[in-house]
Amino acid sequence: MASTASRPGRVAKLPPRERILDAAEELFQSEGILRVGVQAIAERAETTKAAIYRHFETKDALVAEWLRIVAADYQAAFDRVGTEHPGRPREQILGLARFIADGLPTLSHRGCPFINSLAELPDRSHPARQVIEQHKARQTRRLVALCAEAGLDDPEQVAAEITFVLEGAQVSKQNGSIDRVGERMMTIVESIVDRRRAPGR
Amino acid sequence: MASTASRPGRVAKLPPRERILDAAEELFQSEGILRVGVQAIAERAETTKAAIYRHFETKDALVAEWLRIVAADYQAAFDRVGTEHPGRPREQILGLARFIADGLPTLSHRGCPFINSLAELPDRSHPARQVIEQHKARQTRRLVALCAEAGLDDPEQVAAEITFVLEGAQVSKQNGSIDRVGERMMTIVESIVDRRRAPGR
DNA sequence: CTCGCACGATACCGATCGGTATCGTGCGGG
DNA sequence: CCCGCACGATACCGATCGGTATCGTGCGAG
Repeated sequence: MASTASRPGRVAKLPPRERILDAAEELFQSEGILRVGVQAIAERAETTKAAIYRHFETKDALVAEWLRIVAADYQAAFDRVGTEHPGRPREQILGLARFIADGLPTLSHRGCPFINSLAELPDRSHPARQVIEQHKARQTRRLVALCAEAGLDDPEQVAAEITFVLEGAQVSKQNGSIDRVGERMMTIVESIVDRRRAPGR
Repeated sequence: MASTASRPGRVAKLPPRERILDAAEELFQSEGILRVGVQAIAERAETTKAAIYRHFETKDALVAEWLRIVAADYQAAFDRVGTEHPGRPREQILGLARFIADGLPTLSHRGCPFINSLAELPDRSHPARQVIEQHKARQTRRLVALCAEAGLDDPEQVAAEITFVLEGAQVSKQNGSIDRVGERMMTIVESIVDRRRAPGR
């Protein structure tokens, strides 16, 4: 037993790169990108700055990699609702909304990583910006396709409306100005998706 | 001529405190709070760090004061649409939406100051956080009152929906995933405000 | 006229930032 | 068996951070 596992001191310790990404995830999400130093990440990952710079060229590259993972998780959730409700675009849209609504309590007082990162990284040349913009663009494309498939007329407009509601709900959750955000958000998305349908076929 | 004006070198120079707040406004909005140092603010305000700390206890206090001004501007706009359309809550809501839609191109690639500041200031004890939360809470209260006055049923829910759309539109404008954001936003708000009305009265 | 004080300039403080260099050590693959 | 290399630890780098202290100067109010 414990043959291949490199003698974990107490619990199985992941390889340094994973630990670094996990630590970065937690710290970036809870305290923000700019307020978290590389040293702090190293300590939480139970490693050192040197090790971090062995795996990532710069801090910016680490930030970009973190967001790439978050984006991949979102896309995976999108895929999952697709396979769970094949051929049922309405349920897929609601599933996506549900996924975000369920995440609201977890994000708690800190909001959506993409929205926050955009605020923290004003310069468009930052590597993480490209990750965010590509993710958002892809998300929009998929949502438009779903709206079209659902027979909603003006799919771009409906997709925009849904996007506004999802993003706005996350922001409102963060600043605490509205109660029962997830519940309200789901109600709105349901009403949008059930509202209008194109007459033809 | 030029009797009371303290001999302006070229153009009328505002008093230091105003120049500092103007400089902070521009820099915070375009580059973010954390990325802008006090020294940079002093240079753009054509003064020095010492002068800044003569007028503001800390940088955090300056940030809070800046947001207080921005919030006051928003409230003033809210008041203005109220006086422009007295007794016409529907037009007041649309006027508020129009105010935000018109501001979208100005905010350009940087988004709403409140949303961005929330992302940059995670700790709830920060003085600026209270300014933001009070502003948002007041904004929500006024919007709920307007929705009720407009005869819309479930005013809290409708106000929440409008809030989500307004906030989400600003975020989407920032990340560029959706085109014609202002136009789409106005269309949505109009449809919300014209949708349901309470049967009574 | 003169005094006080806000002002602008400058230098400085300790802390922390992102990033690099240099060690010794211990595990895994040839 | 043994060698290479990733690892962890530590010290260090220049730059910049928020904030303070100390000047001289010049304008406005008494």
